[in-house]
Amino acid sequence: MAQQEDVFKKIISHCKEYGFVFPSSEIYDGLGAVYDYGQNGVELKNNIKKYWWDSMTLMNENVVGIDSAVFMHPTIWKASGHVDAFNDPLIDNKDSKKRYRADVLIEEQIAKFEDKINKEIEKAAKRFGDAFDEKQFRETNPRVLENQGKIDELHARFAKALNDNDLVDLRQIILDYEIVCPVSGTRNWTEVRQFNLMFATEMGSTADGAMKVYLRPETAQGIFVNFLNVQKSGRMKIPFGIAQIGKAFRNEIVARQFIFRMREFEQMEMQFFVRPGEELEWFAKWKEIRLKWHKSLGLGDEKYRYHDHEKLAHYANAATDIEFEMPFGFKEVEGIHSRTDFDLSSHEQYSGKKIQYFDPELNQSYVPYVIETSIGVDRMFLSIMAGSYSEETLEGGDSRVVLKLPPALAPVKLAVLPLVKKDGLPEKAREIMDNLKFNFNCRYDEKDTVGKRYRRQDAIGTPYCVTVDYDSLNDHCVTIRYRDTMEQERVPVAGLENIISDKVSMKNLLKQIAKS
RNA sequence: GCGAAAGUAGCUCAGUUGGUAGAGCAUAACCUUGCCAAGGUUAGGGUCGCGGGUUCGAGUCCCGUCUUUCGCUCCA
Repeated sequence: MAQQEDVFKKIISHCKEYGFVFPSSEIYDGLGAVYDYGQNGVELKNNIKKYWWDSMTLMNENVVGIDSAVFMHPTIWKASGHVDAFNDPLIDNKDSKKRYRADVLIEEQIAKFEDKINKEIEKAAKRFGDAFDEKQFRETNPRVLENQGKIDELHARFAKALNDNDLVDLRQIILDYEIVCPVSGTRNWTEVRQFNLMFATEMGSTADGAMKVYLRPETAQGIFVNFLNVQKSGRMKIPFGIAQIGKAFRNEIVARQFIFRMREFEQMEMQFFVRPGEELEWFAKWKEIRLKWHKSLGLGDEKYRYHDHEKLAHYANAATDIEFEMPFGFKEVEGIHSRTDFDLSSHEQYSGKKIQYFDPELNQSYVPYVIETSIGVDRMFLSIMAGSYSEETLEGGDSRVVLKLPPALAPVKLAVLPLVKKDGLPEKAREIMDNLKFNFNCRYDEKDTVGKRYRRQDAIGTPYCVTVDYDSLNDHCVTIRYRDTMEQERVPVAGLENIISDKVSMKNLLKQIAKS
């Protein structure tokens, strides 16, 4: 495990050193859990997105894409459940290091006072038997009155603090009523802090007219609220899907592990709308399709596994994760959820608009059920970096670091290298590059020995290098060198486009998936 | 948020009881070699995370602060 952690550190350094991922705002000491993609990272990331987008929209006639805005009407987040689920005033006990919801602690205290009253009543009831008048007892017994007074006072103060969102007073209530930590039994409390996992901002430039809006914590809602638009304008028939790639934002309490958990991240989500009752069938189908998509990259089938959820979220009736073996263990890369009709029904309710589909075959209207496939682009990126990174010891004791990226995803497909930078070889190399540079991403390098240049390309995962030598000037052939095997072959310049296009083509990769 | 560790060149690090900031690699230019990194010459690059204090003098000692990493906590 220690060794694996070590590998993880190396991958992070490698990402920085070779222009894949940089810490955000680095010259200002960085910004927590935010990262920027560099010149090679953005190419890899774009290729990942294209691989997904094409596999959704080209391979499936009944899947179309959209691109919805980050800002959405605030009520959407009430309908989705995010406003309630994401908003808690929390307080920590410094001794036990346990964290509690401040409002829950106070409610428990109220319950304690009520227990005391109930005990008094129980005792009195036993003593007085049939003659016991509970109403009169409540109104006259001094101990009951005292506790009831505390309850009323606490209730009023608690309600006001909640209403005003007064975190300081919430804490003061906990101190004043001597509420202790159930674990440590102490009153050594931190400040009360509001944890809102959604980022909020204001829309409208005048202070009084501004509306509080959120940066979306998931892209899925943009699809749900456009269900009718797409279904009607695209004449879509159930079953069909809507795909979207976009940024989402979550104010995580702790965001760690490099780009695995970030505050700003990118999702690739596809919501597939089906007939009620058929959702589990489709769930099983997409589960299989999605795993195949991942495995087709060739990083090793054993690195993937399903993790079925036993505890389901409030909206789901089946859920599974596709996990990848990261250097820090198997971790979720993609989630596949059967979300029932929770989202569309909820939007029906909150918006007051009918969100249904008339199914001509069944001759009836219904709220469609939803199967969701949701990938974190950044996690996918990390899984590919982790799965590709390798340190090899070569014959003779040399070592090299090579990114064995799937060729279709590699940032650079071909490096063109003149053996020496004189005698017309650079010119010949440039000429080859100019002929190929619109077909795929090429890079030219003439600095240092050719061996060193090969290593540089290995480090960024370039699958092919061609070297132009003196013979090339006459026979119009070059040496092609393969990244993974380091083997070399003499090939005609005229044939390069076909050889390389064939191997780095995303289309071919998709065709393979379609066949299998 | 709590606890621990760490911040010196792009990277990895050295820096003595406090005395003018270093190495290797990397980068750039030129020369040399010419098919699997680490030949030669030269150059660029650091207010030692930031702020304060002690001192004639602080990378070094003290205090504060920020950031990062790890563990705990949380994770619809």
